[in-house]
Amino acid sequence: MAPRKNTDGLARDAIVDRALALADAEGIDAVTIRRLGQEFGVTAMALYWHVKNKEDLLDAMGDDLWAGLTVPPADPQRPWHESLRLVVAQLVDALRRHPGSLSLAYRRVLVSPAGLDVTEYALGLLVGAGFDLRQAADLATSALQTAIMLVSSEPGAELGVPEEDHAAHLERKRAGLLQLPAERYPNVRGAAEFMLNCADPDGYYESGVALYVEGARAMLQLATV
Amino acid sequence: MAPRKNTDGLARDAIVDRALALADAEGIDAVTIRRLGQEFGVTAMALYWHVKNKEDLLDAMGDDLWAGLTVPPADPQRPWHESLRLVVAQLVDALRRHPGSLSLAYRRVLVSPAGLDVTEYALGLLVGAGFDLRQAADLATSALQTAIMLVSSEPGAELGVPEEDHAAHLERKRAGLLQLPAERYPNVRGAAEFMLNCADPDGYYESGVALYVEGARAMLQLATV
DNA sequence: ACCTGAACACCGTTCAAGT
DNA sequence: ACCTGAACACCGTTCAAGT
Repeated sequence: MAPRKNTDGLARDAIVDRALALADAEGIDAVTIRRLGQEFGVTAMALYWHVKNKEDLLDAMGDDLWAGLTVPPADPQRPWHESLRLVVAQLVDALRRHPGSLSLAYRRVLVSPAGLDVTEYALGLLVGAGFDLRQAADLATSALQTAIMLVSSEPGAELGVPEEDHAAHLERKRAGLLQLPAERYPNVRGAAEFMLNCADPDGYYESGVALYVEGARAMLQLATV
Repeated sequence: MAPRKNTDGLARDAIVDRALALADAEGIDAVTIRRLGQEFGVTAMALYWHVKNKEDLLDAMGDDLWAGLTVPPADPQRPWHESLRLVVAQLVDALRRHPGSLSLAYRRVLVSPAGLDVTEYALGLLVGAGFDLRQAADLATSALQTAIMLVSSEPGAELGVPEEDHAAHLERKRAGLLQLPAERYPNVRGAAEFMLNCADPDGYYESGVALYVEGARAMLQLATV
């Protein structure tokens, strides 16, 4: 509810947008009140007119992240696990758009309007499938965390490391793995390339989401038997 | 490999221990070179003799976290999914001991000796079960991330929020949820208590781990059919 | 309504200097 | 070998003052 009438000067939305872009480009630590002021050609203190403090800015960034999510329309024809798969996939897509701000997503789920909408949708889905409310709550939380974890641990992502050091950082890790004794770490050595580099991101996300959904289906079997 | 001969003065291990304790008590942001010096009754610069820089300190904290993990001895009698369940449960236990340093765990898995050992063990398990190396790599990563996510999103945990503000913070969130319109958010309102407070942590972790393991079993079915 | 200057209490880090 | 003092370039934030 901060004022944002000034159209040619600073604007809250513009600040939040820039902060998100900055986080994606250089990591969340690069998002600094002073740095943002610099980017807008203005003193750091100017930002405090549009933003209560840094925490308020980070919250707003988290809310914007959630706002990018479109909940698929409910369709009673679709099996529940298929709908569940769709929401989690949507979630993944929304998060992939702002990898630098992933850490802000979790604490705003139950606060931001868009976050509440997805949560309500997911809970409804799970309760409709036969879970009780506590199980549904746990599973909905897991759905969100699954999406966050998939994006933040996409092989080769190395979030937080500035773009430029990226290649060198990976190379160092690769070198470390390849000099491990082959007798003791045969599997780590064999799987090294898969853990360091994601050749097929879409496939990676697809099977990550499937792992969750199939787990949920199995849990329903166990719960209702 | 930093020197640590001085037994009565500072010591690298003592610094890392203190840093971990500090992170658990007041959050990772409270871990500061200057603050640590203060705790040891020494100037901030003194720490630089025992620690290369802050990144080095954080890495060491991450390694200590992994060192707390004991890999269960391989037992060919046990079904693979049971062994998998045990490792992930061990992982969860290790992480729960240092909730403040969770964020450091991921980047040290493939570097710290203990992290490499678990990874090798998990990969061996999965390959033995019938997954190919790429699937095993993805699943092992997911196992780790599942453990991290379960701990970091234990309802009511509110990591990063200082101990004292904890209750107030939760109360504020609860109030926010309960004033939502009941027609539009029936499930969120109904599940609010479950999402804000973990009445049964052991049950929570058990079913969280089960969700992952059952997912993995289902994936094996899909892969080998 | 919107922005600046000066100031304060914090960071991490370097480097010469002490013992 | 181990620690300190002084200094530098950064933070977030407040508050009086400008337009």
